Amino acid sequence: MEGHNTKLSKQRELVLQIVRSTKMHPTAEDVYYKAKKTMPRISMGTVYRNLRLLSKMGRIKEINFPDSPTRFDGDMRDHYHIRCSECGRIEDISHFSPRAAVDEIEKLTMYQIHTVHIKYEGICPECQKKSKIS
Amino acid sequence: MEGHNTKLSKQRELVLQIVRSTKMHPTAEDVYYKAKKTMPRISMGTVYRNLRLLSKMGRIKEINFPDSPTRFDGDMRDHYHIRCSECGRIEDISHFSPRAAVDEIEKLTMYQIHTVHIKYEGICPECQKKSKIS
DNA sequence: TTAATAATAGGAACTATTACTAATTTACTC
DNA sequence: GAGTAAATTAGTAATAGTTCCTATTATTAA
Ligand SMILES: [Mn+2]
Ligand SMILES: [Mn+2]
Ligand SMILES: [Zn+2]
Ligand SMILES: [Zn+2]
Repeated sequence: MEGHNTKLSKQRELVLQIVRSTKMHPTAEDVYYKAKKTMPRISMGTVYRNLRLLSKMGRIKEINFPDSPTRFDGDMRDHYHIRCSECGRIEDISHFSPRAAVDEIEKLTMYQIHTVHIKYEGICPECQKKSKIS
Repeated sequence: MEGHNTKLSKQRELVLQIVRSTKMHPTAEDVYYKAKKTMPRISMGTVYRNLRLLSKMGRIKEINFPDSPTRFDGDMRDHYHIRCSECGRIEDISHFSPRAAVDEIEKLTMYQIHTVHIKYEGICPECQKKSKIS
């Protein structure tokens, strides 16, 4: 009913609901401890598996900053994130385009921005050829 | 002579030279195996320690893409990176500003871009207050 | 040279995450 | 509701990447 070979377990529902119901961008560990309040016997493995699955299903998003565990976001609207390098909090930047200048973001968020990470991912010309052949 | 409390060891020099002398954006493991050819007794710990140190000293840069080990870049000129999601290679995008549009990059690199990561890091208003006090 | 201190090799420890497996749960079908 | 196959689970072991620890060695300044 959800996707292809996915049965809807209580655990999966709970994990989704937890990630959706917060703006804190929780880690897997955060989700685990919240889930335990409702389902004391839920396991870490289950939390990780469902987070990964929900992410592949496009129901939640993963947020990766260097040197810190992956965080999850139940807000699927198009937005970017800003992290405080002191306290580690992650906040939303609503609907910002790649063109946005750093000083505009500083004004909006009141952050003192010192680092901008921009990364592109795609298929290289060589791999494009390969997939045409196969 | 280098930084604050840094003595210039043979190992440190070698690690720096290896990272500087390639455009492959090597992992710590890559650097380790290259280093072993010159210094067969060098240890992983030494490689990691020096990569971290050189990075803090501003002599090399770290590149973090999700789900893959950290890579290092001896090219300190301002530039971004693009990764192929098929083969994992990382290439330079010479001197590109954040304003650059994706289709411009596609034309330049011949990649089929499907993901853009933009991340900002800075100090949040709360932490700015804290550091004023202390 | 010597003394002080930083760096090293080697290995243990750590952290986040994934993999394994027997038991359980879910979704179908009757 | 019972029967069945497949997916999911809890619990635990394993993994990868990286950092930490400690006794020994190298570097630097005097
Ligand atoms: Mn968000
Ligand atoms: Mn580069
Ligand atoms: Zn902060
Ligand atoms: Zn490729």
